[in-house]
Amino acid sequence: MMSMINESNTPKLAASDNTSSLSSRVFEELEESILSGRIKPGENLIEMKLSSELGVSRTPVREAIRMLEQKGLVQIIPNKGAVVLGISEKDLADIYTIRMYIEGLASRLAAGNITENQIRELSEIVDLQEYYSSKHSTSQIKDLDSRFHEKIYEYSDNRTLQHTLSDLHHMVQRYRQLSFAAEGRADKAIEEHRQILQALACHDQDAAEKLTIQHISNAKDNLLQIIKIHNLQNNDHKE
Amino acid sequence: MMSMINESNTPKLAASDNTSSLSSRVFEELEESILSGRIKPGENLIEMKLSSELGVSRTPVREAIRMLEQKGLVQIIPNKGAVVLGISEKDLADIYTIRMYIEGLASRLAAGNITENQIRELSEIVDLQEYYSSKHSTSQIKDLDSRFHEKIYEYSDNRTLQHTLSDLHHMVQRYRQLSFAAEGRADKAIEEHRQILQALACHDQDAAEKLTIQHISNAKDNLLQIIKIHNLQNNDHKE
DNA sequence: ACTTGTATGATTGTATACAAGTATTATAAG
DNA sequence: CTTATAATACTTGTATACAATCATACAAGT
Repeated sequence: MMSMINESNTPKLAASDNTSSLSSRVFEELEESILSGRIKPGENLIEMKLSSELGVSRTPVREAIRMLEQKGLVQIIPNKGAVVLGISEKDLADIYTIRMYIEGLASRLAAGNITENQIRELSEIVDLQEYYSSKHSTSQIKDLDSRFHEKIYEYSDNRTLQHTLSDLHHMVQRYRQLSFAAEGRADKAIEEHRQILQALACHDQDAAEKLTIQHISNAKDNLLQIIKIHNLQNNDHKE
Repeated sequence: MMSMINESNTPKLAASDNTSSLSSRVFEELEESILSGRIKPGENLIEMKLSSELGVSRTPVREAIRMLEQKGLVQIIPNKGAVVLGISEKDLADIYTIRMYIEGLASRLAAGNITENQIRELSEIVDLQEYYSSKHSTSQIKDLDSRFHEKIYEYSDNRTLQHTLSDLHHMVQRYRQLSFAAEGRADKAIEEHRQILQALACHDQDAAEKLTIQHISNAKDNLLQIIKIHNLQNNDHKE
């Protein structure tokens, strides 16, 4: 086992952010680890181990694990422990299928509500994306992509939809980064964002919905293809 | 304040069920209280108060509150506490809007996967519903309705969709009960279930999707009407 | 060999203790 | 009387202690 006890007692958690509780930070840390694949599906989360590694007591770790369960990222078996579920490739495809069905709804609703200021905000985000695309900074492009979509969820003025889509979007972030690294995908995606923004600015609900569905569909196709190539390479290496 | 300390020390929680932890039971208890409206939006959840009332320590209460936060039922403000969000009437309408967009997808997928045994299971549920409808047992009808829909989510073989829809369905359970009390709605809903089942049995994906969307749409219309009447009555009483 | 039983260690579940932050009230100054 | 400030009570955050449960290993009996 690689993970040894944190003897130096240095808390691995970002000690700077005092606005949130330890529980939340442990939750975010573990969520990130699971979504990024650092902690793998099937693995057991041992409270003591995690608390030593993170330099906190068991209490916040336990609370974080309970939160992960509600997010569907781990399964807790009473008196036995928590086993990581993570996001499989099937889950990935499934999530994009769901997004194809409801992300268009979010845009449709947003097109009905959006204000001048909100349009400006979205516009700025797309401009920035274009800038980073010219510099090939996939990480920044991904973050701005998140902001663009999250804003639309917010403008839909449907709290549950926002919550649901935000969760789904968050779950696939690891894969999305991969996606933008593909030649040409970033520019294509940004162009699609511009079109969606255009429809939103005109309050054209039908167009906004249709363009968004197409956007997600393209993202899905691109991503599944990337994954397929990725897997082939991995198999080659192994054998 | 009406709530006084549980001096008799009798745990209010179902002590029988030893398969789940206290945290889970407290979570379910609080969730039920929020969804049923016994605990109202805006109210503060005081850990000590709840632990005395439920006859447990603060630990499981805290864990339950963290879980509720992930479900979007409370908002935790660090160092201040948890405030109940609950399900507003707008949320209710919003949730049905979302269901209209993805519950059809679940049926479409289920129609592709469903087995003979699963068809039989659904068939039994609808038969039972018919029986209880003749006896006007709205509570049983509602429970069977839950089982019918949950089964379809399960048969969709899309874990995330199942998880998402299950959450949404669960959130509106309080209102659904109201809905079935309306004259004629139960029989109409059961007839719609039969039609959906028919489509599933034929593996007719298009029909299953279309019928389900219509079913949710009808349920939504019925429910919103009920609520409107309900509100009028309440306002009359008040003034 | 194969089961069964028991002891031991590891891990989770719950309760409690203490620390830190927040709200409330009382008190004093303007 | 109002405002500012200090004291107090209340509530949350975190750590730790103890209890209950589960897994493992080893021994005895069949």
